[in-house]
Amino acid sequence: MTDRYHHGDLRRALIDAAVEAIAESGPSALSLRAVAKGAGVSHAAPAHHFGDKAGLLTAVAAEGYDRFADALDRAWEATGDFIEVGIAYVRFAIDNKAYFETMFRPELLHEDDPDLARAEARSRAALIRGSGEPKPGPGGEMPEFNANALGAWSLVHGFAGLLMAGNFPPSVAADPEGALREIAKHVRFG
Amino acid sequence: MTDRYHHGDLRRALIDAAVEAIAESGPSALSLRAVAKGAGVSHAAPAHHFGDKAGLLTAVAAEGYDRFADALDRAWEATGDFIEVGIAYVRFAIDNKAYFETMFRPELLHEDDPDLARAEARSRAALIRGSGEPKPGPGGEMPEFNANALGAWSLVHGFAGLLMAGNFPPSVAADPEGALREIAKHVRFG
DNA sequence: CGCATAACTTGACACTGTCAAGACTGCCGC
DNA sequence: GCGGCAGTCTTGACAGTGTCAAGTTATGCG
Repeated sequence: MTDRYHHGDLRRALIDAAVEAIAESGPSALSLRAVAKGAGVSHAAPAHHFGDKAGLLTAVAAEGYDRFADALDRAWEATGDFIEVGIAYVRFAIDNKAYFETMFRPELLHEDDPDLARAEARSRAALIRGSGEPKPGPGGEMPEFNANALGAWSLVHGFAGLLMAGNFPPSVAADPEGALREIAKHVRFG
Repeated sequence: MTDRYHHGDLRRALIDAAVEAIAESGPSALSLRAVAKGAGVSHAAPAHHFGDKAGLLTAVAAEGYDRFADALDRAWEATGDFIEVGIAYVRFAIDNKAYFETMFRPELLHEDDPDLARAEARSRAALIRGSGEPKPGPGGEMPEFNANALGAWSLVHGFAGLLMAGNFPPSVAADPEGALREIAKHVRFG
């Protein structure tokens, strides 16, 4: 199973190897050849499945958005509290650094990829749901973000970004979830 | 002045060329050789001034932090309103996309560079001042961010990041400053 | 004027992503 | 059972990249 010519599920193996590499040195430093070596195949094998380096990163981002949507949905359904959705947002960024960093780097992706668009839409929907906004209207149209949801989204996204870029003081970096809950106590929307 | 062996101010010219290139395709796609060609020098000239590719990006980031601190200070001194400092934060990100994107990508920089650290500290100080926090105490120690300042910082930073990554609906992207002011009306700190 | 030193160039190296061409394998219809 | 075919992966090549070592040129200082 390991060394046959047809790998079996090379696509899966390449994505896993890519995620691992991204976790270590970021998405922009990803080397296709290193990923291929990590999966035990020749240097040009990834191109066959993803076409491109951007194609591989797009696959990673799409998978990331799917997992992200799952995490947000879970948090909302477990608690019904939009604060907990915000916590889940930041927790996902911490626990899935590689996915998160890839997702929000559009210049490295194929933004027109249908899989990516679908997964992005799932995340957006989960976010709208989790921010307590009205569901899609009878015509099926998605509601625009209102100012509250936009502010909350910006807050958790910025918190995650600053945290991961190392811009917070050590006390915050040591217990990010606690810090975020503290912020939530002091900030009121509406 | 243009084609002599000693350029005169090659360092300046290289940074300018780098900023221009970053503005077009992001900091991770920067090519030292392209920058050198843009400045009209040989491909190895940049290494002499910056040592490294990361060294050039570090110089760009340091300059960015300095300009950023200036912008925040100007906003605070002109208005004394911490909301206007937040607006200035986002406006800087929009108007100086290349600098801003480079500043918050630590994996591309030499984080131990003293110039970078100094400029970062300036920005941090401007941010603390602009968030209405107490000045450094008599011992000279810097105050920690409290929950309000941390929340406001996260909010404007996340807003800028999501805006520049293209994650906002068109109505927001068309008038980001208006959208941010709308958010500010609905969010209360304290 | 001469020389040390800084500024820049030249050439080379290993590495990268991408492409074209070929080799191998499993499967489907006969 | 068997032939061919489509999909999977490999091999080899190419231009481009960052970095290093050695050489060339200019500037400023004694």
